[in-house]
Amino acid sequence: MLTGVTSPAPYHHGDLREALAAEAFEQVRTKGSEAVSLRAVALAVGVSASAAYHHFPDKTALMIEVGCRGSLELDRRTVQAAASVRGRGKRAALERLRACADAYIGFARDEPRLFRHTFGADCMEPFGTGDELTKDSASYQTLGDCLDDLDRLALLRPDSRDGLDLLVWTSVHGFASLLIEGIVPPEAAKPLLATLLGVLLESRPR
Amino acid sequence: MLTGVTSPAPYHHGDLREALAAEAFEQVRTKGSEAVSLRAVALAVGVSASAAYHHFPDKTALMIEVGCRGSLELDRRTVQAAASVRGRGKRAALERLRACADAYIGFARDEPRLFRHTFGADCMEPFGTGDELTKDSASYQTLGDCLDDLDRLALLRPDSRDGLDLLVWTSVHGFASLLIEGIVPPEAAKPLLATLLGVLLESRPR
DNA sequence: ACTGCGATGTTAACGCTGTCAAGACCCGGC
DNA sequence: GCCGGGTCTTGACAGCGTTAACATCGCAGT
Repeated sequence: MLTGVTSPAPYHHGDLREALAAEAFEQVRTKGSEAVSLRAVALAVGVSASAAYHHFPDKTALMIEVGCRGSLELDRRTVQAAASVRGRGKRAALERLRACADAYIGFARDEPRLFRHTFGADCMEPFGTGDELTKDSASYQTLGDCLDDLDRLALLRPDSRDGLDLLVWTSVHGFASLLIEGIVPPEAAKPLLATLLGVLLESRPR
Repeated sequence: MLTGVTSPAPYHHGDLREALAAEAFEQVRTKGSEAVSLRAVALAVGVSASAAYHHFPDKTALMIEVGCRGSLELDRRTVQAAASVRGRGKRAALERLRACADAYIGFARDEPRLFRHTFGADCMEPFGTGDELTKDSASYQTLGDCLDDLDRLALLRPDSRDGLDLLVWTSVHGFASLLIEGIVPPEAAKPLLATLLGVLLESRPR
């Protein structure tokens, strides 16, 4: 038993703030944000409910922290998906955009409760009108890069580049939103992306 | 005082179920679904909390009823917006689609809390995988009609009709969703619709 | 090295919530 | 005329977020 060496347990708890956030994240991911109570999170971490108030002003702040982590996870997935498609050719550019959108939708499919919470009321309202969040998010940046590549390769319809970022994003995000509520089936993702690409490109893909 | 004549007050309350649903609808619309309590709704109607359980199995059922009414209101707005644009010409067909989308987004802008609740977790999960709701909704039907008109008038790119319903819907719904969370600004609606139409049509509009 | 202080944790309590069981009320049908 | 069933009330329960008062721990300053 060398726990004394490996884990010095430096403080009362170590890093309670992190532990609470991680546990809350996990509970939101598995049970949905509505079903998560501050007391249950604190209990799971092995601490009394009111201890949380030394690290978060209220429950909403804890949930916002969870939302931020969800947002980061979404960014991570989309950026990695885009980066995983190598090459500078037309084929690669097309595939990169598709992979990007797939990752976004895949996140919603795999973690619907987390996705719902991440884009839910509590998480977003605090940030003013929010243009910052929009343009600053790595997902949005990556999407823009993909479209720039397509444009550079003259795959897009001429002079149609403006506004495509928003169009693609809303479409993908809208599909993801409808997907997690069961309003559209998961199988509809592929045709949707096909239609989207078909409509963006100068000539039919493939 | 001829209240005895004008309002027979046929029952204990009259129609408590309707009164509860209407009050809940109003409270969700103004305060957001998270801030609505069954007790407060019952109290506002002038009845004890447990009286509600004779008309709804639980709070969720009441909230689902509110969601259905929100859905109907959205349908009403889009259908009416489409119907208000008369004419069979190309211009009218274009304007009809735009009015349709505008109404959808306008609903989200005017009643964000109601919109959020209507497409929220509690309201939609009960309906299985939900293809029924999709195709049966008047909004979706109207959107399809608009696109059919555009296709009939040969305004769309050739052989591109397939899947456009879903594309337009996801795009408009996605924009509305991002709008109510403050992630995109309301002014972005017009450019978004311009981009969308530009990408759908064979030649540039106007 | 001791002390005091602030950060971190505890328990206890408040008012609120959704929900249920038991009883009171009141109308329509025998 | 009465009685049965649908309607509503009161009362209670456990659980929630949040606060106040108190305990504990370890670092900073002398």
